[in-house]
Amino acid sequence: MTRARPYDRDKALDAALNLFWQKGYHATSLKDLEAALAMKPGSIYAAFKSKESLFLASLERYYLNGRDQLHHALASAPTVLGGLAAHLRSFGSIGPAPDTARACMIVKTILDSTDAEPAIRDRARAYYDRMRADFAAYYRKAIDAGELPQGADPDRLAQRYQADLTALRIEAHNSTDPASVADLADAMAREIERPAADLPAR
Amino acid sequence: MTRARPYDRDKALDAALNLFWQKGYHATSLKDLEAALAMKPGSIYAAFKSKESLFLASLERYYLNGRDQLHHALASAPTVLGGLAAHLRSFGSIGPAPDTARACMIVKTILDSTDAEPAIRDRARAYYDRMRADFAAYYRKAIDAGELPQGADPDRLAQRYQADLTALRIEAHNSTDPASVADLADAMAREIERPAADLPAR
DNA sequence: ATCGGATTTGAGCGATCACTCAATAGTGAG
DNA sequence: CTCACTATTGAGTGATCGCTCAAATCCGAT
Repeated sequence: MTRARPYDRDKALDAALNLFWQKGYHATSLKDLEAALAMKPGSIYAAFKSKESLFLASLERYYLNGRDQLHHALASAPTVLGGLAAHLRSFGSIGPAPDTARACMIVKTILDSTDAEPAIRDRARAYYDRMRADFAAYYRKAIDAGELPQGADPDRLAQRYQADLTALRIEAHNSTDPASVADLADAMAREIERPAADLPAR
Repeated sequence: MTRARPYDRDKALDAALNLFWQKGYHATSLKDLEAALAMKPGSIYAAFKSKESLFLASLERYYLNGRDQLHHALASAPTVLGGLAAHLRSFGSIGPAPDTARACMIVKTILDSTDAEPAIRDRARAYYDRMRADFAAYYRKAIDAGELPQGADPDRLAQRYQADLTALRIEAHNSTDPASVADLADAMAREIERPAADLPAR
């Protein structure tokens, strides 16, 4: 190698991630990316193969960030259910700024992607499923720890948890009243924490 | 007037609605619309002013259809809460076909729209708010009818109902297992029907 | 049967899309 | 200091975008 890279790949990826997250794949043009990454088209294509490729890299980064957040929330919580509740609540106490209150990029991508971009749709679906699997694993842990009855169905609980999380983040995206979002998060979190009288096995 | 319209405006709007619902505003091209409506570009622009205008007309149609469904579900239910629960359940018992199992077009539009199309974003938000107002009105009715305690907060209940509905429809959109979607719908519906021990006023 | 006028047509508009590549600039090895 | 080599540049590619409009078409009134 004879010439160092004058750009920071991580920073460029972050910029792309933010842009794609905000505007979505279809509405983001190369012009937008050129401006956000401060790179000319040729450089973008040298560093990341294509717009689609760059999007997939951004999506992976987004997924990994979210995964880290989840694991951190659960590592620093006394109980599993408490950790899941705290994670949920963290999305309710978010400012109304467009940079912080945003719907899940993976869900946005799933809803926005078409048959014309199967790679994107499939990857987003895969991340969505992996998120759910992570939730299910934690619920299994909660059952083993005695926080939930032996008969509880971790997959069903994970499905519901993911549904709540998705809905909460969309509400945060739409709402102009942060307090009402926080209340919704709290209501959902309380349902998760209490030993669930009527959420047994299927 | 000297020449009758050879096309059916309602059918054309339905075709546009289906296309926009499936692919979203950005991913739907005029070419796609020409094929779906069986109209040449000139005719489309004579009948509907622009792509954006056609989208807004489709979105309104979608909203009105959904509104009708809600009112019908509640008119033919013995109790208000039973009607709301039934309406929710109806989105859980939907085939896996891409034509029937689809996320709410209004939510999709909100998540997909950017600052570049403020009219679309604002209209979608307005419909979203009107839906919520409808839910709140029914909850108020349920409180008046004694189905819920006097102190219950109809706005908070409506927010939660809308969140559940949104999440359920996204789950229906994603899931490959209809039974699990039906179960999720049922779990949500049961929470709505039971007199809610811990959902009082704020 | 004829014709006036509304409707439909579709080639083609400028703009923008994602993307390419020959030319340029800059770096580290010798 | 020089050169070999690679990263960067940005004008320009063909394709497609949303959209227009002069011409063709067709209906209903007379």
